[in-house]
Amino acid sequence: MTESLDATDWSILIELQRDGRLALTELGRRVSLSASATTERVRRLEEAGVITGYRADVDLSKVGFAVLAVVRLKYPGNRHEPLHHLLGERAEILECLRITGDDCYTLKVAAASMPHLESIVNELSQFGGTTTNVVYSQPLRFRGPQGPPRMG
Amino acid sequence: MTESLDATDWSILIELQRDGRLALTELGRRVSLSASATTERVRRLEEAGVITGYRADVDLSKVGFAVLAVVRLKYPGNRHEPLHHLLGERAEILECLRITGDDCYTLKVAAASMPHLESIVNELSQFGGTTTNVVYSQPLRFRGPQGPPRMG
DNA sequence: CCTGAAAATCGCAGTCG
DNA sequence: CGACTGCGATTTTCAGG
Repeated sequence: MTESLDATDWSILIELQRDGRLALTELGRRVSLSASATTERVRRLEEAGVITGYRADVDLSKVGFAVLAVVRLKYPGNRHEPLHHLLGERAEILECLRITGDDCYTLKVAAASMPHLESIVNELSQFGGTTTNVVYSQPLRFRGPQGPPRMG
Repeated sequence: MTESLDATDWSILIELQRDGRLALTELGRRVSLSASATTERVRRLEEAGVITGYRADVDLSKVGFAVLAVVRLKYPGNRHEPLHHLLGERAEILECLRITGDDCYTLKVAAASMPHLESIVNELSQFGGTTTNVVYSQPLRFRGPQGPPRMG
């Protein structure tokens, strides 16, 4: 499952996580490799599934979603299809994790307003009990791994 | 705060969120615009802060982090600097949201193993009570907004 | 927003250590 | 086998309409 990555691979991953649009030429410059060697490394990382994709990061508040919330969902039974279907329908649901503990799922939800959030939580309530926390701020926006684990 | 985006802007955002490395000329093809017009649109979206950056997506399990967990932290008082300092130190903390409710923060933590996770949770416990849920699976990995809010 | 040119980059050969 | 060089095709960038 785990790939063996050397220091150069990690440098590449860190640079591409910071700027996913870096030209391979410039990336090679930063990790002290030629363009072709860099291309080959990146291709292998993609092939191995270490890099799963590249994506632009969009500021939610700038595109009309003023409210971000974390909703925990207590989901009785094990018929999960209806929820999975809703994930595809409601684009306001940005993320869904199945977790251990009393609450089976935590979801991240974006809404234009509190009434909007209320309507989404109402939809989710049909599946089970919900606990909603609105996000004040993000002291740390999502970042990827910055190096190999130092403990294992 | 909110920018006014037309349908073409949204097409661009959706394409770049799906593949952040799309060439501008190919992107233009998909949204029916010339390369230079596309470049200008993208530049404006970046300038306005709608697109905050581009990043490669890395598979955590492939680089040695077998365990992902959500940790909620009950943080008494309002001296937040020590926690913010830890966010910079511990690269295993991938995300941190300040939220309403009993628990002041939710954090996403990556670890190589359960003992590793335990040591990080121990570090966090110095700040206040913690509630940890391990992630089984991600029915929906993070995605960005797919269009303007339909309610608001 | 489009066209069209120069500069940089990409992708693919072949070659070396 | 992994990394470097050279060349044609594509992309990026910037001028002007």
